[in-house]
Amino acid sequence: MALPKQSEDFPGWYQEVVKQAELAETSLARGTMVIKPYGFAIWEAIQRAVDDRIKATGHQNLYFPLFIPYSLLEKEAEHVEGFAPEVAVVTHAGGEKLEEPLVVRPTSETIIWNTYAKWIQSYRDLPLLYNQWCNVVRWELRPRIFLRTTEFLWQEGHTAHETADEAIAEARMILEDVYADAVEKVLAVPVRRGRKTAAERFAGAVETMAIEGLMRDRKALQAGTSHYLGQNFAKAYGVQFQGRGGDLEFAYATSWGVSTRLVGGAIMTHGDDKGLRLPPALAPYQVVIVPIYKNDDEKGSVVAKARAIKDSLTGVRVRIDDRDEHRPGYKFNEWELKGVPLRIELGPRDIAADQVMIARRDTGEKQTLPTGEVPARVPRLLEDIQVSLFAQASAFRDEYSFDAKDYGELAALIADPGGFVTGGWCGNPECEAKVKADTKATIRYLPLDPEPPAGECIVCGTAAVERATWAQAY
RNA sequence: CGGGGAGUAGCUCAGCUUGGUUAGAGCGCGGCGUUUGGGACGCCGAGGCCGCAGGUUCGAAUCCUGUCUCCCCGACCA
Repeated sequence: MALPKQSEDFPGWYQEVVKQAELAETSLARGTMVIKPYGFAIWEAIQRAVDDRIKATGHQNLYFPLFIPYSLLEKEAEHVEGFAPEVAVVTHAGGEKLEEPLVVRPTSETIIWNTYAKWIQSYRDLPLLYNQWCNVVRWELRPRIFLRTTEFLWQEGHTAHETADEAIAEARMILEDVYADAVEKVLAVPVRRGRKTAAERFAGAVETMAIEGLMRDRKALQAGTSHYLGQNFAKAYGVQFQGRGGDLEFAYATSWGVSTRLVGGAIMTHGDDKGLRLPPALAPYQVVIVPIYKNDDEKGSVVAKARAIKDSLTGVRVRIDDRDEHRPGYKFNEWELKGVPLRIELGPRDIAADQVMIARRDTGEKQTLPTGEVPARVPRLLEDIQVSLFAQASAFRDEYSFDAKDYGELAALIADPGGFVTGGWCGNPECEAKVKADTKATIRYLPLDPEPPAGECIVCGTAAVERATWAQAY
């Protein structure tokens, strides 16, 4: 029942809060999870936020199949190499061995670009701006519920363009206007936007960009990725079009995705020792009303009043907890565990005084409020909480973002207290690998826009080509 | 695939060393009653192939052999 303290056992806290708040549980096959209604409602809010923005930026949804012939995967060399180890393959079906094994999609570039070859003939067919919501499977060796599961839910956008510039602009627009915007505004999770190094790049991409959040255990979480794929997939799958000048050209590609991992990101960004703290925009219930009564007569009048208050809150997601089997104190703790932003306590004393007791989950503050002011004040309080959670998370992230002067300081900061540590980097993968070997930290991001050369590489002391930011990551 | 640990009630575990009544506790679950402004209490009750398969023995949750599964730590990852 009791939650481990974050400061003493963060992984234990995470695992327990997911279980006790009834977000999800692990299922029979290793690495798989059952997402329960309360957790799925959070995912649906994320989906809505992301889907609205995908549509608003001119994309359409469609659906590609779960199964992909194995031979198709093999056509893009880097891509196979990257994904082959974690791919699940169907070899038998219908009681027989299949002539050609089928891959369960780990991502859909291969089947999609194979199909785009049929859809793209002319520059007039471009751009193709498509997205799908689906499940994918990657055979993970170390699963962590929501953060790294064998099967997970996500969206994957796949666009085809006439020029490289257009594709690069698309990938960046998705990162900033769709992902960063949705994650910061709805999940209230502040993120750093950046480019990935070659070592961290998506298999088959020319450039990978990502948003990175900092969790309360000071480890980074990659919260979304957007890739510029160049002509790699067009060449592998023969996607050519006749250009404006009449020449045959290969199309330029992007792909981008966010997944159920974001649920874990929201939990680990805002949660405290009492449980979840959900930003109102994400919360399945924004307000819970706990009626307090001593007998059936009181219950009747208190619940009736609770319903009237609920009805007065149009556009607000309100839940009345009139369960008889638990007393109010139990319900307070349970809804705090589940992260409901606002709690209204309503008893005979309040009704007599024509007021309610209202408690904020983010700060723990409790105050009385005249009943008449509830419809006006509650939406404002919800906005406050949304802003406050983002501000708290931003302040935390900034408090644990450092500039390191030298390698010793970099290693020391990563070890304690942890967080984002920035320093010059020469661009050499060997220096990157050394940091990882010494500290377990990886380069989480490089600046989106090239910055002027910044002194020396913090690892080897030669001239730096850019500023890199390291952290231990999920 | 290496190193470590664990399989007994829905959950967390005790019992095993030294075999021997009807296999236990807490929580949870069901019924009844009293309660209800920060995790209530009493009484009654349901619930077990002791991971699985062999073996030793008059007798196995307990000893032996095999096997399967899960968890934690290292190499890959949204």
